[in-house]
Amino acid sequence: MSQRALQKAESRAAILRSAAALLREHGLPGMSVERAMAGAGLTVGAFYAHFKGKDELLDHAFSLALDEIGRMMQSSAGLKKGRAALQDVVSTYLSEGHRDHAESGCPMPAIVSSALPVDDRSLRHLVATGLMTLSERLGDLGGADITSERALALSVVMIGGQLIARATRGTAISSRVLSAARDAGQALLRVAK
Amino acid sequence: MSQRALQKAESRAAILRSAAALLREHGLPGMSVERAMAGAGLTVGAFYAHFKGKDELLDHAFSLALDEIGRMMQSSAGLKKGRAALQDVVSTYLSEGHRDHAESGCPMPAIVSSALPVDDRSLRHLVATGLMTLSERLGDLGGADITSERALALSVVMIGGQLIARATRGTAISSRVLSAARDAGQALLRVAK
DNA sequence: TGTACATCAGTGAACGCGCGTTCACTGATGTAC
DNA sequence: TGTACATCAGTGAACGCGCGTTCACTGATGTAC
Repeated sequence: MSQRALQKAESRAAILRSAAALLREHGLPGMSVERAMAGAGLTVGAFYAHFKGKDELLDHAFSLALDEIGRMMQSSAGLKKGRAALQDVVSTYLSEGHRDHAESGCPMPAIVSSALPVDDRSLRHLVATGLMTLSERLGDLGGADITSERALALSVVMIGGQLIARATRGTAISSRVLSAARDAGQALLRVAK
Repeated sequence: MSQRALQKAESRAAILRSAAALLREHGLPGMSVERAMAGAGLTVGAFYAHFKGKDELLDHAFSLALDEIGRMMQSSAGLKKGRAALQDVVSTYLSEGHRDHAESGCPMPAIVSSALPVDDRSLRHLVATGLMTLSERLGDLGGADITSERALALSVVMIGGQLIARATRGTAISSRVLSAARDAGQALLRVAK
């Protein structure tokens, strides 16, 4: 790989990292091309040498973030399996830490919130794909202890809880939302499968 | 009341109805001043004779919509009380009908999704207020059958479920999301209080 | 009752702003001889 | 190895667009006499 090609690849990776952080913290409207480029130490003009347009950036930044949260879920489950693993994942996902460091967490709350207002088929498919991916990972961790429908319900509680906790961040109710959502998750696991 | 004042009051009400519908269906970004005015049969310029600015419109449109969903919850509970009332409310709230007619439903999914990306304290307080209102109404309907924390958990499941179902509308998973969220709601009610 | 004037709900053009995207250009890197 | 040319990652100004907001204006409604 030539030095020029190497530099380009590094730039692309930096743009993706920057865009993924913006997407998770500020949603799609916050992930402007200019800000994503600035975060990578570049200017707008160079963007189109790396991506066809904003849609392509979104696709790649989103799956980068999805991969990261998958690894984080694995690590919070540790060596556990089944219900015990899911309990840990739910607690971590619905923690204050995850709420307050959205930029390095799960991209689902942000993408869900961005997909709601607009009438964009490809964005909704992105959300659906992400939801199924997350849900399948929970199913894998839960093994025989959870059905695929219950894994989906758990995903909804996790994403929805985190979304509402973030939308109320800074108010007294935000931490109660997280705790209530953990409660709902535990209720699902108690009666699970 | 003079004819002129009467006409102004009617215009104001029309603007609010139009804005509330836009807010619920397309979120805050979709509730543009121009569109809200057009929906009331007026043009932009007249807007500032009715409201100080967009923020004031949002406040009033949001509480109008909150009142409406409160009445709808009452009517779907009918004469029932306690757990049975809550079961009916959860089913109605997490129905395909509510998903597909957002413009006349609950404003919480839309406002939550709009509050996430931005760093706006007053918007977050609006969300917190709406959440507490909804949650208290569920508490009132549930009576002795539900604690206030469980009512909050139920609100989170309802709003989150509807949000994710709408964000995936048109894809295969959307109805499964509603069904999974209803399941989570029932799990909460089964172990409730 | 009729006329002259005042009020004010609503119009429509203009403003600055941030957005995604385009494009002529620059200058360091790579290649040919 | 040195020189002349080609390539191309990145720059920065410009574009049209929709946004919230402002403002000079219009014309129907209300008031005074």
